[in-house]
Amino acid sequence: MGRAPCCDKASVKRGPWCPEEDAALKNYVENHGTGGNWIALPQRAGLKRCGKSCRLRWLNYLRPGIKHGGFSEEEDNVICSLFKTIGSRWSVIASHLPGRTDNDVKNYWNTKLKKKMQAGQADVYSITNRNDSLIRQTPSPPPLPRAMPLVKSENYGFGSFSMSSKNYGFGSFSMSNENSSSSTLTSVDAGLGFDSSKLVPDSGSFTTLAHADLSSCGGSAAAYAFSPSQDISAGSSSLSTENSNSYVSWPGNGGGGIDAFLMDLGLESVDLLCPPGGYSLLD
DNA sequence: AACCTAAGCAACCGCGCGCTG
DNA sequence: ACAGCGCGCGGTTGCTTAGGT
Repeated sequence: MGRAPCCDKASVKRGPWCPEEDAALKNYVENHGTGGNWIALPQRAGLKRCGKSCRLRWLNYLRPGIKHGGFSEEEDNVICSLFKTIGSRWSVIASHLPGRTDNDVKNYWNTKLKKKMQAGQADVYSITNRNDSLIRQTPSPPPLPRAMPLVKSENYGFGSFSMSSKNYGFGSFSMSNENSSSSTLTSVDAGLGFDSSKLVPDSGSFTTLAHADLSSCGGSAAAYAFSPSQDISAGSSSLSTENSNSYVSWPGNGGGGIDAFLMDLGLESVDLLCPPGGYSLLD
């Protein structure tokens, strides 16, 4: 048995919207809101349109603050990075780009970026495995499970930093900016039960998966994957990025969650750095 | 100028999920 | 616990426009 249609297709108008319809929808939503019911909205607004069509038109075109076209290099990078990390979850990707819609991002990807990325794939993915098997060499990690909480519409530029109790699939993580008036990330509470100062390079017990240059806010961050046998007890620690050798660290298995975490950190360029010998914890 | 093809984009479709009664 | 409903999402379609022959 098929699903019941959301509206009577014979009695609703389809195809491109005319300016009068746009004006009617815009006027209605601005004056009355959606009322939490898109299905009933077209009738109330005097439109012979399907509610879903109205919603789409509003979200993708009429909503204030929508940007069309003219994607910047920076936006390209964000889209590519997130696509690598979470796949075709356009709404999530769009939430990282103010003024962009999922449809816009999707279209841009399908028409431009996909080709651009394929052309430059050798450059993007030519990562050499310098130490162990944790470093990925393929461009398509499995997408995150749908149930995983994702961060939406948050500004992780370090000027206005906030993050709390995120579950990235490799352990929970919380952090906060204690000095919100400055552009410096002042405190990171990793909540992982070890002190970054105890991280020392040595025998390869750790592998650095990523490094981010936060020089603009006086520090840097690196991401580590611990070997599966590494036992980190629960607890908390505070890491500072006010000097250039501070680290953001967590136990994990090198899965896609780490990438999602990095993206939420606002790390635009993720290098794969693996210091010779790796790192280990001191007692 | 006319035709053809590819690219770009708006809109539609159908499914999954969450909420509610 | 279950069914119905509406919303949101990703995939796909089809129209329009630009560029080439």
